[in-house]
Amino acid sequence: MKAARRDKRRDEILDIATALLVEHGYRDTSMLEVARHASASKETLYAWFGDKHGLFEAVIHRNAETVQAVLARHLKDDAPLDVVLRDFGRALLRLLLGDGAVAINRAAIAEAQADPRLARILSRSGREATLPGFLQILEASRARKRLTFDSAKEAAEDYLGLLLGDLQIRRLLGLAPAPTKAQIEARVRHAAAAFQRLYET
Amino acid sequence: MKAARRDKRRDEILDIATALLVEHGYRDTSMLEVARHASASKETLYAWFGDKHGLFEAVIHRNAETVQAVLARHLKDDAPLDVVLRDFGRALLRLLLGDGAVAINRAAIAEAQADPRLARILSRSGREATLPGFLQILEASRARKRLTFDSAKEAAEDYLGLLLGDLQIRRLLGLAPAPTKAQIEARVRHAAAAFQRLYET
DNA sequence: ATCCAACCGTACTTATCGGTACGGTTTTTG
DNA sequence: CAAAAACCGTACCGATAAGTACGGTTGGAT
Repeated sequence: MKAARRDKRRDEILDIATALLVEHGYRDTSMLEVARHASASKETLYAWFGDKHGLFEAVIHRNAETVQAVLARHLKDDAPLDVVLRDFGRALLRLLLGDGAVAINRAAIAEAQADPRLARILSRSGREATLPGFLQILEASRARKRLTFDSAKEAAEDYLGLLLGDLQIRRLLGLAPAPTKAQIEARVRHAAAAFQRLYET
Repeated sequence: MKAARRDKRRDEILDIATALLVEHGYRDTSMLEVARHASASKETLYAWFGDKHGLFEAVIHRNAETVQAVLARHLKDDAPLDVVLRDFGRALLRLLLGDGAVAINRAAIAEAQADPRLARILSRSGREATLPGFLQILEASRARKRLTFDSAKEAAEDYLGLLLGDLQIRRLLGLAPAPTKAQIEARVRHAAAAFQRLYET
């Protein structure tokens, strides 16, 4: 198989695995089901991804890459702070509370005890890849005397907390639907305003 | 079986189910394993609890009752607000980030798609049972002109967010250990101070 | 055109586990 | 003390799914 076509095929399989994950959850998505929907054979899935965990590691990794790319795009440190806060927050909420991310996080949490691989890759390519950029923005603002804080990590965590509240948990538990654009906008405004009241000079 | 001894036996079984849940997670805790550790028969488990979900519903329900009792104890509206904030926050962090609660939340999240029963009971007997008391405290403080806010729910969610940050998610993912007493104390102080800066008159 | 590697579909193996049945034993009750 | 109910341990049933094997087929490389 040509390299280009092979990559496209891989993406196709990961798309299908993602869709099934969102629909049925990790445990109730069987390898046979993925293979059937993709018109692939189980043997190919195992040859390409090793095992079931490997397949969904790939799903998570690809998803996290796009998340990271989107978030990084909103971390321009030449924009005014309040704009960055809102843009970043909006993107974060959209990406963290959507059905795809919720399904992925559920899978990682469900398997966390038996096998930490999913959780580790989610963290590495998600939080750990994004947070440094945000911290940098905060510290740049502090250098410009726009913000005051002792610990940038603490400040960043406060912003995340204000942004998410307990909504992410409620999403994971299936107790809240995905927020609308308007709800996201309201949360972002509220969180950014609160953050600025806490930390602006 | 006498009623008293039966209740004791029931608690015994729930203790064992809880311990196994913490150790192995929901999916990897079999009914046979619970029965063996409890020196009970599977038939008895099914007679008492209906099915596997029923057993762990009972686990969650009992746990949530004690959580609720502990939290309610810290919601005295005659104490100074900062004391209530810290006492309540401390109890909440201890109860929400401990190994037992983490295991329970993992189970509810893992099963949320296939069967929302665990999540519903966790919410009903947890958040929905506790939040009203906290809201009442906040509104009493507003009536006494100590706090200013439009929506008590929003203010309460801000406090939860500041308290937890993304630590609960990281706990669920197995990326962070249970916090020490000192760490809990630090978080509580920080969150309460921030909340007061945001909302005190 | 031919060869060879990759791939598809299906069947098979193996193991686990939820839920049920049953014979023997303990505990409660009348 | 005797009848009855509850309970224990084990065995059994049915379903499911991860992972493997294999024959037939496609499609790119020489």
